[in-house]
Amino acid sequence: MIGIATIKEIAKLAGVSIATVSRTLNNSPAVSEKTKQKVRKVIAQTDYSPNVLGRNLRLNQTRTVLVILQTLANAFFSKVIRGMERIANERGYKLLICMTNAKEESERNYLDMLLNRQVDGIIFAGSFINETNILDLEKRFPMVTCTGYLQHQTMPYVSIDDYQAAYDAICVLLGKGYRNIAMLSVANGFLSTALREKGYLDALKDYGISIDPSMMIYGDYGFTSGAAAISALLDQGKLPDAVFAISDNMAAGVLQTCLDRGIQIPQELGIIGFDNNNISRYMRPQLSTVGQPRAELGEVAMNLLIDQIEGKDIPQRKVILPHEIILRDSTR
Amino acid sequence: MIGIATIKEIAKLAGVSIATVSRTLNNSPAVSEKTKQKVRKVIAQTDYSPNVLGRNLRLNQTRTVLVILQTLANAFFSKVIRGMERIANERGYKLLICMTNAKEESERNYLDMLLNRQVDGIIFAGSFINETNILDLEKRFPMVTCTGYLQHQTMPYVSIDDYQAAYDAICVLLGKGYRNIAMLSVANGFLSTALREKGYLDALKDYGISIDPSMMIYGDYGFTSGAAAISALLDQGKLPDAVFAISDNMAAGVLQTCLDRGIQIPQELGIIGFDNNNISRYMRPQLSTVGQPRAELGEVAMNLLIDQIEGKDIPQRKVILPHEIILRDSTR
DNA sequence: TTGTATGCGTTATCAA
DNA sequence: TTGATAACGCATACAA
Repeated sequence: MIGIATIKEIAKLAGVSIATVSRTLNNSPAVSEKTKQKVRKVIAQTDYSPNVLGRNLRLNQTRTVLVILQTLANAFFSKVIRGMERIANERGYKLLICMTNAKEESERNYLDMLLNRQVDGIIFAGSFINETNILDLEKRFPMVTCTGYLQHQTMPYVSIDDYQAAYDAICVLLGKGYRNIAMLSVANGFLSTALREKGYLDALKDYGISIDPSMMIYGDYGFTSGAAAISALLDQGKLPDAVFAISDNMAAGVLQTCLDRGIQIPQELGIIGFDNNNISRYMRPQLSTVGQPRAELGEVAMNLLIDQIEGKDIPQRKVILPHEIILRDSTR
Repeated sequence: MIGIATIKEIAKLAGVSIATVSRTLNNSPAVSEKTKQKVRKVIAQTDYSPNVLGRNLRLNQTRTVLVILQTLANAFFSKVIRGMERIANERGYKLLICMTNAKEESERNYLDMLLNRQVDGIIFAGSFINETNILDLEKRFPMVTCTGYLQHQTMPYVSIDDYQAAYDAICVLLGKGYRNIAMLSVANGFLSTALREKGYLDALKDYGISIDPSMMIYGDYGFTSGAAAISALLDQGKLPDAVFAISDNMAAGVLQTCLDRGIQIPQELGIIGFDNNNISRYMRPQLSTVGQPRAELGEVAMNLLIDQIEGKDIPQRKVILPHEIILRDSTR
């Protein structure tokens, strides 16, 4: 009853060979129903559960996939992961999550799980840290990036068109009459960030507005950093008439800071965020934002990964999903 | 260079036995420095990485622990998990996270990783679903609950004193002159919830205030549910002069709904939340709340777990950490 | 339909 | 100091 038996003990108790027990466990048709019953009875009595380590070692697969996150604190990814989980369940895989806290050593550590065949594949949710590690691994193991990717990576990815999303957001602001638009970005070197910055610059340029470099400010995706960045700008006596932030949290920081300083939103300052996180609906006025199809991003990523694991053809290795400009009350 | 070698191939290349390679890998003193160098050179050249499956099978351990979460969407746990991770790293364990979405089947699924010896131990962050499963397992495997627990569980846990925390929060409100205090709870059957409700009731009773059952309202920890619950109450024509919510998200929902309806916070209605999540500082007015030592909760839980795994004595199996009443602007 | 025996990649015991 | 070899728990080719 207590203590975990092995296949050997079950075999002895049931009076059959371990091969027969193994076949029963895998429901092989090559075992008579009678024998199966006998074995199953013993299994039930003894509360036996097969050691997956042994099985994995033998089969060289785990039916487990790992999602690597930089931080759990980003609400954006919780819905993405829900999408991944749905597909993983459907296709018979377990989903494990780990976080690196943006530490390279930690990333390397979890990457090892792939080398060690503790998981069958990995999805990067967001960007990764050490490019060389990954570019080496991606040739040999099933890997997918979801939402962040490198310029020359060969592994499949799924993302929105970050350039176009930013371009569209700025066009909306321009269309509403805002002319002196600041961008609140993150100095992280991610391609997605670079693309959003380029979208911002190109939209202004295409509209014939000259770029003021001091209007490009930086945070770390967080509320506090957004608040600090806009404060610094205002303290310099510079007042843009709109801010495009690449995360809703930063946009919310801008919003509260401006309200605290008595700046009217959206009359004096328009704000548009990114991600359509919950916080964008909690704020007053509610934040306009750029929405991403979060669940679908996760679903596509997981399907790409499992297809790879199972050796299926992946015709479409680079998937771009549509974004959405969501207008609420922080833009006039 | 490409393809993952095995210990056998390394042995052949280095011209030694697999035993020597294994010893080198584990840095055994019983290998001459010269031989070690030779083996290490081959390992470096071939980019070999030991198969952990084989090692785990042999050692019957994984040096990996699993944290079971109901949802990733709860910001509260992200800091708790940071604490866990710190300790896990320190003590040489990998930390994996999974989520059940409150589905029993999914919980069972991940619990199996323990039976299958894919992980050495499990921490429940928050409450679990199927008690009988767990009460059976906790006798045989290293397990710890962090923040949620059952009345008669034998496995170690770490938590704040939910009863006292709620009692204290209500006393603060009473001290500020609020008399008609509603409680916004969750109908989930968790012991932590029951204790918070009892704390609320006892504090009122001890103060000589009679209980109005209609002032006990329910949500699901989320912002929207808090907004809906207070709306329903107000629509009935009932206006409490304070609300004690057992999550900051619900408290924030109450706050915004009341502001939208033109109710003055904190003059007409005081609000106190629970958890000291980021959102409590993002709102205006900022939310008063009950703070928990999140990182420490995670650290203690992880230490309890690893002590168990390593067969160390655990003198203190039930750890209660101090809470903190944080007063901001949503209470007068 | 069942059993025997081998191997998956390690570590550890025992000899040499 | 090193090597041969037996486990660890399982799945499967081959024999019976």
